[in-house]
Amino acid sequence: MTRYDESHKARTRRTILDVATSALRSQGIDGARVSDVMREAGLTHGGFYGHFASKDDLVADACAAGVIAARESIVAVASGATPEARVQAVLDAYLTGARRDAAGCTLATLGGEIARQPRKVRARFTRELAASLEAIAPLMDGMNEEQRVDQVLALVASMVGAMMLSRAVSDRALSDRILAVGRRAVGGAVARAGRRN
Amino acid sequence: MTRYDESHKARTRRTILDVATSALRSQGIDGARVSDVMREAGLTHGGFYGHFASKDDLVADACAAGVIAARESIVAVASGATPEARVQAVLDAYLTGARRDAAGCTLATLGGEIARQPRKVRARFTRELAASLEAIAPLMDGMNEEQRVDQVLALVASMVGAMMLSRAVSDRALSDRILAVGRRAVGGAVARAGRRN
DNA sequence: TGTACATCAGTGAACGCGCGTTCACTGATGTAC
DNA sequence: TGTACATCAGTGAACGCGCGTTCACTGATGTAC
Repeated sequence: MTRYDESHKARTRRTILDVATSALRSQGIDGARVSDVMREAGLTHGGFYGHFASKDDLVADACAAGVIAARESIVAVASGATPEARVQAVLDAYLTGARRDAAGCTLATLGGEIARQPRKVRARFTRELAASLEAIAPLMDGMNEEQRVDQVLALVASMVGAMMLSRAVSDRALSDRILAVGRRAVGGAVARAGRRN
Repeated sequence: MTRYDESHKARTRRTILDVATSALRSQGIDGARVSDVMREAGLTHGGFYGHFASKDDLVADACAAGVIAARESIVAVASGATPEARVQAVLDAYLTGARRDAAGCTLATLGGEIARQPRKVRARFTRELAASLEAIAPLMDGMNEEQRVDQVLALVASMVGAMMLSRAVSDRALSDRILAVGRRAVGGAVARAGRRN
């Protein structure tokens, strides 16, 4: 009954999604074109609608995929460090010139645009962000779950803000300085988020 | 020789710029249309090019105007508080639900998009941001100018990140929580930025 | 004071372009016998 | 094993739409006499 290999279509869809996640980060939601994404995935633009109902649908999936990737990366880095060194390890791994130049991180690149997306996109994004808080919180050193989630929020907000600013600025020295300050300073915010409540 | 009042054209231009600054924040750079801005300014779209060379030109001016407005507002709030209470006063004035809902702050709304703008827009933005650092730094409590600028960078990056995240999220409770954590936690980052260097 | 005039801020129809989306089709795949 | 066939992932020309931009013009303004 099934003609092509069962996983064939799923794999193609995954390829499109991966290309799109990266294209959206570097070109923005309006700047990333369906036809470009399909070409880079080795297909023609007409085939897109066999995999996604609309560009919005793709954007929702790509934002979710971006948040999931970020979460996994943070959990991996934090897990590999001693409890006291975790926050600093995440900061050092994230706030780098290489990541800035590679247009990494969905939150820092698309955060502002997600706020203007249709309800469906924002809801999808929010669900994945909430799941990320739950996944990362156990690695924090706060006394209770509430404090640990607050610590993750402080950490993420500061990292994302520093990364976004360092990208927007066209002066290289200032950009590097923003990242350096972020790596050095954010720990203080995280510590405070985990202290009083 | 001069027909209309000397300041007539300058005032019209200023009106367009003010409308645009606000429209760009709430709709985004691609989402804000020249024709909508002109209509809201009480004019027709054709007249736009008598005031600006292109939409990019408007975007550059609007981003600069947004940063200047933010700087003035921060300086005013900080100046009105005692030295020890300044950072907290800025946080409390900025990270509010009202500001989030009003689509305030050029940095939090357009930061990600500015990173993808033409060199000219980014350079203009960077110049105004650098001027803002200089204007705000004297109000910080670091030992020297370098530390005080670092404190401003830590403060701005964290505020902007928290505001952007709180806007992107569609869950009201989570959004409020992000702002609350920001108001409470960021001071720690600023303190650390002003301590070691 | 009144009239003819030059200026130029603003008008609005028209343009080209590129986007997301549709749809009739093609041709590679695995199945049936 | 070989041949006819049904499926359906992917193709690519075509579409409608809305954007930024242009340009010939209009008409309110202040000036000259």
